[in-house]
Amino acid sequence: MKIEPESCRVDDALGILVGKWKPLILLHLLKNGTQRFSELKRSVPGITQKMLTNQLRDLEEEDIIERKVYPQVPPKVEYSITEYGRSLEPILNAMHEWGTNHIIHKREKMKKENVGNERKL
Amino acid sequence: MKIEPESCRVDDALGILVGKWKPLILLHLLKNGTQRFSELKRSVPGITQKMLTNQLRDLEEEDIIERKVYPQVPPKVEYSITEYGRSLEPILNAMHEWGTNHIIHKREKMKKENVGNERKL
DNA sequence: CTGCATCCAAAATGATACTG
DNA sequence: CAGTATCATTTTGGATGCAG
Repeated sequence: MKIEPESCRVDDALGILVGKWKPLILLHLLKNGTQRFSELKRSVPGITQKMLTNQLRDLEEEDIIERKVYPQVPPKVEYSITEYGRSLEPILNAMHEWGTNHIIHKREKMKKENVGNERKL
Repeated sequence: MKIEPESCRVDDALGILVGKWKPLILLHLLKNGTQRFSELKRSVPGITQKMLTNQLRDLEEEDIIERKVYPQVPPKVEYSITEYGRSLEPILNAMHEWGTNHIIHKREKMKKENVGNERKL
């Protein structure tokens, strides 16, 4: 399927992944399976409760993750990747791979630029 | 290569693509090859000069596109995808495909939910 | 334990005028 | 033609307190 600018759906996919914590949240759920809210919070250092809730809601809205509430006290809520959500895994892997290589690419590029600058001195 | 949360590079790739206009700009350059600033501006309806400049600078910074200035009056500046930048194409295609399917998925989901709601009446 | 509400700061985007 | 500069607006993220 060729992309035409008039009917580009890249942004639709991008929108799902964009958010400071979404990739990490998805990764933890993919790697560790079902997790409670508090487990996720511990798994993603630095995230606030508000942001975790927000990002989980976003992902739930798009049917990427599932939220299961146990009606008990104290509350218990479990999150997991949906079957459909797993279809994102290849893209996440591709981006991780590309990103890993990109870091190398940038380092190489900077090296060359530095050599160039030295020659100018 | 398996992604570990501690060494996730998805955000590095994501950062390149994120920006309201970047996917469209990349698509136009991939599809039409080298383009002048004004051609790009026409190709991306609604974008302002400022945003076009910003996003082009971002992409150039990451070595995804190349900027060639012709020192003449009036000025002429051409943009094109770098060889390295083309390595993003598979990811863009995958996201476009996923996004296209996601739109269908959401429509199906809404249909089901509506049926469910009708039953509740 | 889970999560909502409020208030605030920072970043991204947009409108507009100006320049070589 | 291809920008830059400035200011306004919108969006996103963060801190904190409260509640079932």
